[in-house]
Amino acid sequence: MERLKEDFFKRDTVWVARELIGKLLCHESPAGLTIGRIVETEAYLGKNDPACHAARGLTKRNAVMFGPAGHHYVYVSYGVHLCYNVTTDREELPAAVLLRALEPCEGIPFMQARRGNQVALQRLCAGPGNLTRAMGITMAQNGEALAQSVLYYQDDGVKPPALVTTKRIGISCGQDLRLRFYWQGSPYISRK
DNA sequence: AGCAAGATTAGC
DNA sequence: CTAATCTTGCTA
Repeated sequence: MERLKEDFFKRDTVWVARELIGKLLCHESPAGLTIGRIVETEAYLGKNDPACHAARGLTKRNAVMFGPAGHHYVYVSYGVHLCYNVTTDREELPAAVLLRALEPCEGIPFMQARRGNQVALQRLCAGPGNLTRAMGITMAQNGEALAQSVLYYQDDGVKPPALVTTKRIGISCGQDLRLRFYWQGSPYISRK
């Protein structure tokens, strides 16, 4: 199975956010290989999207979004959690897709070790903060290009039966935009 | 320099 | 419902 190439991410951000549902996120961490199937994403559309970090201009934190597509954008949320995004769209458009939930596929013991053994399988990678923790994603990945990263995507041909489109979660502006997508009926998404 | 807010989560 | 906890950007 081949890695998804950076060209995949150079397209329209909403297209990437929808198309990523069903793809595999793989991490060859020092602990071992962990793989999850993407079941929930959100699109952040650059300067004209008030909820996007890039809307208020270039900063040290959001600089990766102003670069080319197909790079990892990791940031600290609420000073406590990490959120993982992949940059998208044309170079001049600072946009990204946030990964919000995965169905654990491989390396589940590693995920449980990182999250705590008591956590139910359905909650292991449910929510952006939980996803980064279970997968072992750190700030070290921020700014890395997909091609040279231990963190990458694969397509095994599996597709969701249907997609659900809703408003994004946890934002205070741009609430009306329906830019959250998830695998219909998946028990692994962050919320119902 | 000080302060409020934020793409969250676990626990009381 | 609230604490935890840190970066950014606004105000003085």
